[in-house]
Amino acid sequence: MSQLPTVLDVGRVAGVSRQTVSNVLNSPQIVKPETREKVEAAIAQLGYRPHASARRLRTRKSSTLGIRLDPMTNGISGSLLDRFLHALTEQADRRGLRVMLFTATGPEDEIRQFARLRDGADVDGFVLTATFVNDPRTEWLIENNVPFVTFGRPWGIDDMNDPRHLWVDVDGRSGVRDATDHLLDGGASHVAFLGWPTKFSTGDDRRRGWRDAMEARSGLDPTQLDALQADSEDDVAAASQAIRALIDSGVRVDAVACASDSLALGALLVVGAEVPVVGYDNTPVAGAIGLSSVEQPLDEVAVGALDLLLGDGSHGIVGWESSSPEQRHRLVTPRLVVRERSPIGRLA
Amino acid sequence: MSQLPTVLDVGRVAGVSRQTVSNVLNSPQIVKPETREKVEAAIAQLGYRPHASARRLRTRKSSTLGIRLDPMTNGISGSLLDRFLHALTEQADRRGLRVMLFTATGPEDEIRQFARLRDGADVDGFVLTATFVNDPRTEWLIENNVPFVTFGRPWGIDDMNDPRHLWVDVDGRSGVRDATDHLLDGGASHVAFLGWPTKFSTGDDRRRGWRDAMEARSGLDPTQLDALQADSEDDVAAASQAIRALIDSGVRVDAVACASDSLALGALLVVGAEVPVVGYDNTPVAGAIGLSSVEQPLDEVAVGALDLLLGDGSHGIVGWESSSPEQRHRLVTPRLVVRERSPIGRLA
DNA sequence: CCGGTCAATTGGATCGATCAAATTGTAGAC
DNA sequence: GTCTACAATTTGATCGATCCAATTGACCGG
Repeated sequence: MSQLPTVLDVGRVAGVSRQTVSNVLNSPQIVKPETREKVEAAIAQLGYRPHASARRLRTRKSSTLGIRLDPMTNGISGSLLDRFLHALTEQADRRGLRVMLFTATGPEDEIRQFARLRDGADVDGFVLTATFVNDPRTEWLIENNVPFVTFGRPWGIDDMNDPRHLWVDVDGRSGVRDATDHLLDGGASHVAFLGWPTKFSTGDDRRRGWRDAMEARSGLDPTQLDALQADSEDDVAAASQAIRALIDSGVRVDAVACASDSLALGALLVVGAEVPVVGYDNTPVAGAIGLSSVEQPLDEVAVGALDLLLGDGSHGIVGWESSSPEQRHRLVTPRLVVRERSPIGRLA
Repeated sequence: MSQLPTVLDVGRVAGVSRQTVSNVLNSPQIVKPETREKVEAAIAQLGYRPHASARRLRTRKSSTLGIRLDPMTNGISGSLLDRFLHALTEQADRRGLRVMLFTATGPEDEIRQFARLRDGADVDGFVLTATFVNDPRTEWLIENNVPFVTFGRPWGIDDMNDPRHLWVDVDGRSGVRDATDHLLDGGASHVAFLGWPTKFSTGDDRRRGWRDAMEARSGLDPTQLDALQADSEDDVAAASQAIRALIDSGVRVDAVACASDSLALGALLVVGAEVPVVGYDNTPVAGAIGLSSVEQPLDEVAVGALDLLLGDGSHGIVGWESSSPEQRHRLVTPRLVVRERSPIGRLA
């Protein structure tokens, strides 16, 4: 096993200087086509590949994104992160970027990791996945001028339009509206909503989608709609309990739209086959048991995240300053996946 | 925002040369304690962090592991990879290593990625997750002397003991044996096994575990045992079909041990509440529906993988050559998670 | 008091690439 | 024919760390 070839070796073979080789790789347009071909031939012949670390040292760019692997995603929707990671890695690869993982025990620890990875020039920027109100992480990143993009809107009122905070999100409101419409189309009029108790956040956004559809088409008044809602933690057993309580209270329930597949599964176990249920996230479980569900287009999210982070694409990961003012966030539309009535339902 | 401090700056503040600073970081034992303290104080004062790329350029080590994010893991067990990734990243971090992701469209493409990442000095070694018989990837890695470890035994007869192939695996046989024993303990005698049709591989290993337990305790003869087996692809509907066919054939089935949670869910939907079922992988679904399942200790797998890859730990990622002959593979024992009878069962 | 040994520290060279400035070549204007 | 402008390419310096050989200083035996 001999030494790996360097720009110098390639230059020697092609009969040009090392810098010209470098130019062929980084600014092909300034090299004469004829020369470029010679160099490219030499690169192919030698199997040359640029040494990433050397390049990073000089350019002070790592072409690498950091993303935290969240331990808390181990719910039924855990595989979402999996799919997002895959989409992100694939899209990043297409743009010549790499994805590096890290873990952290909490927000403060995560900030320490940001500093460590940034100072070590390991990564140029970050992708955050689970943001919350007044997130100290985004504040730190903004203050320290570290490029980042979040998957998920900043739910604080001020933050939402902060130009320094790039974000991509899925329009859950629209997704649940579609789901509810689908249930109304199926002949139901009393479509219940099973959501999470949190405020100002994802859960409320999805609830609004249900409300939109119901107000427009169900013919029920606000009081009746209020009575058709149930809240529960994102847990199957808790969901079952919540939906049972709703039904026991005497409210008529023709169908159920849910804020997650976990909740949907919990509902399904209670309401049985006659009552259609729609979930959210389209997790493998939904596919397995034949549950209709709203699918988040994670590929589009990944594409959006990288588009925002790369700005015009010519200078690598630069963050918000390079993006045009209109292109600092992106809302992608989810898609309802309709399935046959679930086998679980049939069993009941 | 000023320049980040370098070894030179630290040395200046501590009143020593840059090399001494480097020594404090890399070979503390050769530095006089008194000096070391001064340097450490300077490091803390300046908030110095070594520049990873510069170090890598000089040492020709990246301290980074590559792992492929497999698109095919999007089954019901998809979250397994998630959990493994998390465990691996955490353990790697503890040893000063980073984890970088990549994707590939197939084995040949993956080999191209190996070459690219290795030549670019992006990673020092790889962790492979889904190995198969006569895997061209492990052959390439061995030939090219790239350190790697696989999660999963090489199932080819010769490969299994190849000293150049480091591997960690979970003892599925033992796991399913425990699961079967548990079912036998519960009073069942005719415990069926629902597995995959593949040969020489994970599925067969698990099947053997069932057979071990049944031969020892069920009192059934080999012919009866053969009749208690069903095979199916790893899919809920297919599993339901397979188990139904088994029951329809007139065989008595007291309980079912399965090679995966997907299969278990499929079985559960058919056999209902009276018949206990045990799955494998302890996926979130199992937790959600109250299914007993065999849990793979992914933390231990991650620890094992890194132990093997790092050898004695003093020279970074070195691969098989540095490992002691006895420490070239590791088999970790899974643990049965027993749960209350599932709500799905109750519904039936 | 000298030479030898060893621990502790230092300065020069280097890893492989890119940046910035200098150089060469080529064409067009006057 | 000279001079300017610009395109194409080359050379010198540099990024921040570590390797390696050289140096300093303390201690000991003779």
